[in-house]
Amino acid sequence: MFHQLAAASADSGNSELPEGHSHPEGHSHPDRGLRKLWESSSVRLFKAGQHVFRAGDAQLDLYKVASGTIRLYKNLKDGRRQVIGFLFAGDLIGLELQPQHVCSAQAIGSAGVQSVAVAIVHALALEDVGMLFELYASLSNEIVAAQDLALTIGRGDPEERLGRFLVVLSRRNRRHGRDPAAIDLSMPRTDIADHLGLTIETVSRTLTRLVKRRLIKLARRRSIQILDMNVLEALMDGLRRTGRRGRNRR
Amino acid sequence: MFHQLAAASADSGNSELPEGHSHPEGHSHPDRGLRKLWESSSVRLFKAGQHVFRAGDAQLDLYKVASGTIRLYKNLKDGRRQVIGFLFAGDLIGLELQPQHVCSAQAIGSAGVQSVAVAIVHALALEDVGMLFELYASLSNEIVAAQDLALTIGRGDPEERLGRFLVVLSRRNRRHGRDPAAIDLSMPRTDIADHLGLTIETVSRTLTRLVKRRLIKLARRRSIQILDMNVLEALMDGLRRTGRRGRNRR
DNA sequence: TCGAGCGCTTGATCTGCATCAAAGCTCGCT
DNA sequence: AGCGAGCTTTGATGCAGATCAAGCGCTCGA
Repeated sequence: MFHQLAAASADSGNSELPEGHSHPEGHSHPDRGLRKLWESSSVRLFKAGQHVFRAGDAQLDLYKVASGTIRLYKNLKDGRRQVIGFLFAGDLIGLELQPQHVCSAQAIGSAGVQSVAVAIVHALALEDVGMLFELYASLSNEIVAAQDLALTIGRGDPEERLGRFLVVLSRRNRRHGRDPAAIDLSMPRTDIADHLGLTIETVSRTLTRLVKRRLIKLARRRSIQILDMNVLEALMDGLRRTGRRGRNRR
Repeated sequence: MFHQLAAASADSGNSELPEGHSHPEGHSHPDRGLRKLWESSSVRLFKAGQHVFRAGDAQLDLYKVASGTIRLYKNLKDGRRQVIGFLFAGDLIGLELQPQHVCSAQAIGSAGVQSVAVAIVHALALEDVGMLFELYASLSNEIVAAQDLALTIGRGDPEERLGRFLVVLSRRNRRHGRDPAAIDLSMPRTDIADHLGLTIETVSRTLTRLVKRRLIKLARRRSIQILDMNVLEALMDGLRRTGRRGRNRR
């Protein structure tokens, strides 16, 4: 809901807004609110493996990744780990409205992170509906991502899971004006495995298989070239090689 | 973020709100805003299997379940299905801010659903920050649930997955003042399987195993009595029988 | 009340992925 | 540049859970 009415899609017949706002921003302006805060917030540096926060910590700040990569994860008591997602420069962390953090956030390699006290964001939001809308929109994107992850993990063989993972990273590249075919895996295989519900060995073997099928090319340790985006996207969407017996086919 | 400062936990040192609001509601009041809309919105009845909306449909309304159960799901092109969640009386559907629905919503059995045009909700939200906060909080709970689902599916053997599922339903019962031990499974096994990333056979066998372990008791077709909540919760959190070799143990 | 169908359970078998094991490669560090 | 630790790949093996296949029983309609 709250779809930006002024956005690209011209299919809506619901323009009956009371006061002719063309944006949900209300009385806000793109250069006010949060943007200002980030500009005046200094960047704290985290070393590889250092935690920004842990699950259970009180949620006191809203964070923004300035550089590097952050992994968001949850743990089972016996140590098994589910990586919920990876956050890169520009991404917000801690948008959810909970007393304590439900995930842990940890730097992969060294990373820079900015923060603003929740109390401040909160106060600003009360003054500025538009900012709250923006945060709402970001949170909305997160939930879509989380649901997609559930689909990926719940119903997909390893090839589909890796395919989806790579396509997601590729699309992010495109959104940011970078080469969609040049994937920079900024995380170790362990993280990919824990993200996709696989083992490190299966991740490795599956990547090798994709290489042999000429869909991707591995460069150095953490760099992948996508050679055939179309097939990769088809793979991701569950169009698998004919006759193949699969996990829960219909 | 935006944790209700007036809530139970007394651990915070961040009470520096600018104007002494004790609630994020701002100038709103619990009986205004959405509540009023729901009261004046009629209930549309859906028959078993009927769709409230499908993935890809324009997102024009915000929905609220009045009665019955709705399943939210995603499909792969080859028909495999991931049930994202189940919605019961009182739950909101369509909180996310996307031009089109990303999931399908379908009635399980017959169900009643109310709806309000997104444009209206939108307009109200611009006037009433408090309402937007409430919606934000609901969306926030959804994302926590979605991330938990990913953990459940990604790192849990069938027993843990069922355990978590039952505990989630049980806790919902408690929140609503109903008996936490009496689980009413309002959905068929197929849905549970597609929710937990299992097959219907595995769901069935696992339930049988839980019965034999005296953790639960099956009544009729869709009704479960929890006999040992403690063990069930331990199971859910990954404390498994000793020496057991598991999926990705550490 | 009886029958039919659908949903559920149970059994047998198969296989894909986890596990166990070990070697190879990278990259940081000296 | 050399070296070593940690990350990654590759290989062998086993088993949990998917698949295949009946059979059961609850529900609902006639």
